Amino acid sequence: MAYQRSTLMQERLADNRQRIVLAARGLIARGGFREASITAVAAAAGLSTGAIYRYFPSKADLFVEVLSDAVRRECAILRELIARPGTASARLCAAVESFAKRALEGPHLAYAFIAEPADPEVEAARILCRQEFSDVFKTVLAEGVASGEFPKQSVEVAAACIVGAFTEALVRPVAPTTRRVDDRKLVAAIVDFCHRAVAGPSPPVAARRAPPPRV
Amino acid sequence: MAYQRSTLMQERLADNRQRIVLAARGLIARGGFREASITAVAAAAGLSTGAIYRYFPSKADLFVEVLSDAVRRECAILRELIARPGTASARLCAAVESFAKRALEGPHLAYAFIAEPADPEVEAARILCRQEFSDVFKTVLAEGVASGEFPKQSVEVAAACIVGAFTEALVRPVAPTTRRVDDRKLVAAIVDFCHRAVAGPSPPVAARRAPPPRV
DNA sequence: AAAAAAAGTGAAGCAAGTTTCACAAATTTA
DNA sequence: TAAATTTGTGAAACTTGCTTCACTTTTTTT
Repeated sequence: MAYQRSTLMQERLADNRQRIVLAARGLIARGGFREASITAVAAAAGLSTGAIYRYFPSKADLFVEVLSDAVRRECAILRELIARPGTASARLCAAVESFAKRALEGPHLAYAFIAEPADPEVEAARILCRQEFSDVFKTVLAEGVASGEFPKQSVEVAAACIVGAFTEALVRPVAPTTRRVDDRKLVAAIVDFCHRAVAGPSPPVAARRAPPPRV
Repeated sequence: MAYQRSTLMQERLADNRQRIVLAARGLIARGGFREASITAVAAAAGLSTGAIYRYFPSKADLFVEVLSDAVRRECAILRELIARPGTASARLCAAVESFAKRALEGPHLAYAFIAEPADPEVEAARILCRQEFSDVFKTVLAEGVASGEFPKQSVEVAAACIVGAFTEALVRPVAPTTRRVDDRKLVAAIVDFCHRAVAGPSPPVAARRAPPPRV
């Protein structure tokens, strides 16, 4: 008769799988993809290197799962914040603040799933993730523009700029040399920047081109 | 008597060195660090792999030179634009636009020297480069704030956000799947975003926290 | 409890790319 | 031009890290 896994066994296997994913995520959070070698993941999960390949056909596949898992969670949180009642400003700021705060807790992870280059296979998965991400912000931007709360602008570009702005502003502090500024202030400054960028009335274009006031 | 290089020979050596650096830059511009293997660099420079090591002690050293060379040029251009007479707005916009336009011509290169992860040695060099970069923007931001032209803000964070915003907005289009939008419009949108972010009057904070107008 | 099947191990295989080195070619000195 | 020195070559050694596989251990079936 065909082999049949007992429930206990099924649980143990599922647990192993989960532990592998968590180990990978932890290592990526600690030091980016670089740190997350199969050997390291296996060790952290308490398994042998060979065992990993019972659960994932390749390293790239494992990373794709870690990535899409993390992005799915993150987007769900953001979508929930953005769907709440409130002005577009309020909802955008809440989303940016929430994301920034969480990213500060694991900046390497945030960086890895936003920007760190990887195998073509992982890269392909990321393009989808980024789209999902960007769409969340585009939603609220488009609503704000439609209602007249925000000035007319390219929501596509603005969404990308927002993601880039806080990636850069948050990830830079990852570099070990930079001493960390006060987190609250940092988050507040980022939120301010993004808020002004999308919601602030455009400053007079004249100022941009005008020659200097000669003294 | 001690061996003495003829002028002709000196020139040839200098030319080789130059050609190596240019070959590396070209390859990085085409496809990031990934494409720039020693073998590829050597082939592009018309030399053998071994010869590279007569000019640079290691691959990392070569990359550091390529990087700092490129950043030095770039910063010089930006500094020049920012030192011109004009309002802070005008000068900031000119700098952002100039950088964005140039980055569009070689987005991989821009990405590589702004964000692409690399050996620790290269990474260390980049931290210095980024500082130099960020400082250029900080100069004009600080002037704008001091003169009251820009609202009070963290120029440190704002400079990082600007760099991040256009990195993200420009580099995303590097992904082969994304069809390129009109370059002029893209640059204009980025300049707008950054300009509103730093120069626009802060939108009323009330809007950010207020509950939704119940219908 | 024995047989069959699956899960787990970790050392060896493999791939990709950097670095070295014995040797060849070119350049300079005498 | 011969000897000495430097520059250039490219195949081989080395490194790092993913993946495989023959074998052991565990689990399930009979």
